[in-house]
Amino acid sequence: MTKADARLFESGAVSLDSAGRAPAPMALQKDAPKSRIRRRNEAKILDAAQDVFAERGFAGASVDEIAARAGMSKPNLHYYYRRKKDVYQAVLLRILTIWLDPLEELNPAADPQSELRRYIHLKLDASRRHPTASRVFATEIIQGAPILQDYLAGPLRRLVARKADVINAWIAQGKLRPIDPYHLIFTIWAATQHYADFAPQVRAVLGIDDVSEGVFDRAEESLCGLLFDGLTPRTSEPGD
Amino acid sequence: MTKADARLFESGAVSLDSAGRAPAPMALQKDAPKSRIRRRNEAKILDAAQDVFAERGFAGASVDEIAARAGMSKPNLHYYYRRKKDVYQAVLLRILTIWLDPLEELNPAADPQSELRRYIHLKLDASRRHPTASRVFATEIIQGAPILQDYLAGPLRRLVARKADVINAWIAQGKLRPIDPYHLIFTIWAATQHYADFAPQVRAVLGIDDVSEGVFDRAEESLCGLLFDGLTPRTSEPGD
DNA sequence: GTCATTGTTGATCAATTGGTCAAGTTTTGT
DNA sequence: ACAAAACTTGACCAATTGATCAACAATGAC
Repeated sequence: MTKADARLFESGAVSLDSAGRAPAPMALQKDAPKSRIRRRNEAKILDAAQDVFAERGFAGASVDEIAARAGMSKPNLHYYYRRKKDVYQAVLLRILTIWLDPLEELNPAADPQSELRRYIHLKLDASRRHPTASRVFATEIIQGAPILQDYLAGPLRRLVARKADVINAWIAQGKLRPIDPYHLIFTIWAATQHYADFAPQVRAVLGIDDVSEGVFDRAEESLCGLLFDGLTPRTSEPGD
Repeated sequence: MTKADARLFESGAVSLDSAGRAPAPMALQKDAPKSRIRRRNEAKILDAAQDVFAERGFAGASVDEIAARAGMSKPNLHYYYRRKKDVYQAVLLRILTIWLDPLEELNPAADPQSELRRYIHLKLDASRRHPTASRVFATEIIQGAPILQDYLAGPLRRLVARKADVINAWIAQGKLRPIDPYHLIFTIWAATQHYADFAPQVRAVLGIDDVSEGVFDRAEESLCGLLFDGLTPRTSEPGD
């Protein structure tokens, strides 16, 4: 990472909307009717960039490698995204929708057990289907969320607050044991993302070559059993 | 990250023992009676390096910055550690003991409830006291565990297998509900490390300025309540 | 004290990096 | 067909990087 990169990051408060897309039609960027070629190439760049950022982090990812994996030259990549940081922001922006959507769907009117089970399923499915997206997101947060801090403190915080209310309502109705809804959500996030982010550790500990479907199925079964029924046996009274 | 760095990493199988410490007495490296100065400077380097690696990852960490934070010149740092990779390995090696120890202590003869509770407390305490260590470890795993893969597949896998046996024995004795011990351990790992690794997200969602003691206390209480007693209320029969 | 060992650093190097530019080629609207 | 817009790239640049080296300073055993 160059000193300049570091400075850009420290300055915080980077708008995710003002995508640093390069030239563009220059005159008409409001509606921006993106050409077919542009759409295809931006997608190829973001796909390649997501892989490289996941493997090496922002600083370790080189524009050259991203361009190569996207099948184009470096200057051509810079034609679509002026700076490496712009590519990174675009990748993160794309990831956010994948990450946000499942929680959004938690329905207060439905049965909490099936709603939470569905949420856990969706999050595990996201980890299974988008492991590199999960890793890019995780690395961004671990390194202080220089780009996403506004998103975390704004939209995400409000969303979680709303869903915490839903969980608290379920508790008030006697449908759930009283627990802190925030820490419940943290636990679900952590446990589900673990299978994408820490895949090498999961593989090594389980002694398998890849985290296949079966592992995710068992993970879902175990996690749901754990969260809903707990570890304490039902038929035993607490001894001494 | 330079191409050379990438190659070193890809070659895998890096012994953590053969610490790439620089010159050393040259003649007598077997017992290596490390001078006071050497011990003090190596510690300063590893402390500084752990912070920088946690903030920027391996590739983003510059030797210059590590040296500056350690209060010495870059050539002086290289006197103690020949290559950046050697510093990184030494940092990881130091972290491993912090990470390994708590699980080691799980005592099969004792009550599973109190043993698991103690384990969760120790892991949360490690996250609270060594957040940067947690982040360096997490980033290493997320990026494919290039250095730690042998440790994960060897010592860690064996340790977890032993402790899974302990948990299975508890289950066989009817002291725990039947769950997959591996996924239980994964869940505990994920949930406890979350408060160190994803601290910016936790802070933002909770709307607080730092993850203080109180948060860890509530996290421990919530997590233990969740894992032991689950979400399902005890006094309600499962309706349709 | 003395001198070999250990510790320290400014100056420097080669490699890689993010990013630019001018000069091209292709696509598109008409 | 043809011009304007969109797209593409080899060559290049300045900055930063990890690492080395020769020269110098401090330490410690005797």
